[in-house]
Amino acid sequence: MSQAKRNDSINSPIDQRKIPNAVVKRLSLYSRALHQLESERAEKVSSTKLGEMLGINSAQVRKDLAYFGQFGVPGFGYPVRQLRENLKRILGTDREIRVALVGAGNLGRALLSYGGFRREGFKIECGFDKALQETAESESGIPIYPIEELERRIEELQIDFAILSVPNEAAQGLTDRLVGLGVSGILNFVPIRLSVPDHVQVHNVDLALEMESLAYFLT
Amino acid sequence: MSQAKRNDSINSPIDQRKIPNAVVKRLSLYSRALHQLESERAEKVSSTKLGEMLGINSAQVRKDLAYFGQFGVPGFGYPVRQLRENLKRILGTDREIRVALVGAGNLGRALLSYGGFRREGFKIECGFDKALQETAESESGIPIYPIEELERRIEELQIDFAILSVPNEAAQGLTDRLVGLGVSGILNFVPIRLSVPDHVQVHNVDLALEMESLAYFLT
DNA sequence: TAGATTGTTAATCGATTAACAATC
DNA sequence: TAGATTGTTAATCGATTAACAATC
Repeated sequence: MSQAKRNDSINSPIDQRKIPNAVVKRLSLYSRALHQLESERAEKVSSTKLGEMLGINSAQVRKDLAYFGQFGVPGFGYPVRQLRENLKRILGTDREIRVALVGAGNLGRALLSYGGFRREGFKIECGFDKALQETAESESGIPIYPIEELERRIEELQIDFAILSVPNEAAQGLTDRLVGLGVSGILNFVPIRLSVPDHVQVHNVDLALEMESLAYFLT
Repeated sequence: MSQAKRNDSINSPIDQRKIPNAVVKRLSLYSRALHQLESERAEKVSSTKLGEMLGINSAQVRKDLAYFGQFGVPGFGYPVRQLRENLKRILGTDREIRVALVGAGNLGRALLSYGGFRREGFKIECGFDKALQETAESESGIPIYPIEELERRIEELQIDFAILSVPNEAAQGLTDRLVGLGVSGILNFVPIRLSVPDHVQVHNVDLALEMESLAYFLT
């Protein structure tokens, strides 16, 4: 499942602590805040400032970062640019990550054109859809292939991750195919639990669930 | 919240236990699993079975449900239909909830047509977009109004919730307007922290963050 | 009654926060 | 040196799980 064995260059050799998933998510938040600070020409930032920007306790900021090394300078804070570089490397987003989208329905096609992924270094190479007889194209010019070409294209394009937005019934079967092709991460928009081998990560985005649990607090 | 009180205790505000957000999210999961069981004509389900369907410990299932009352029968399990009805009522989704979407860009327009919300009893009444001079329409026939009509339409349609998918810079300002109009829940797709009064709930859906934290586990 | 399963308490596990010596 | 802020330990808080008497 979630393992912490990462680049030895970052952790000290002995340090094989398991990093909680919550920490990893915050890493990504820090990276984004740092990006903003960079654009504001800030050279340093304290854990207090960074925490305030994100609504996170400063002790937690320090602790999270300390999992991965000593990035800060006592009495000074953290060097903005350097810290962000480190975080990107730790997260593995210091290089382009190739993504395929499976299921180009309404939501799928929107995700193909969604700018937020690209901004963080993800490149959506192509989409797949069952309904297609021949190759189509998204609004933003990304090719959408018939699902029959899944195997061929995924290998050809060396896809790392998949975004899954297909009907419930099709989700597990397609997941199995994707996993078989070496896809190691799945951003899953289908509201069912996917079975995957331990080395594959699935993050679920359950829009209806978010909405419904919001309703609980309606006055 | 008002649903949190137990029947054996004196009705005082102090008595109301605070329900953890994690519990509320699971309630929604239970509701969906129950829906599936109903369609399979199951009349009862045990905490063990329900837990297995969702990857949740059975003790947790029982504890979550017990927050809200005694729904189960020892030696038997939980009556499917009845439990689901109770959960929908507790969640507040036993009636139609009216939603407006603010920001009909790529993602926004897809959410307008996304079936998952409707399935849980949410009705997206309309969308708003800044770029429009006059009323347009989504693929699925939902009207999209120029942002100038926000005040008028939200009040007219008695909107409960908003889905926010606008550029970062516009998010806080529009949030303030929505809150001023009595919107009490926001499903926020904008990757910034929104300030809202205590009585307003915000759930953040951060797609880029989900993707980036996925990358951490790439082998 | 025998078997099953709840509701609940107690034990465990994990995550957050406070505090502070070490450091620049 | 004086002031600021880190990294880290200890304390707290909260959430999950195990266990079991009560109940059908």
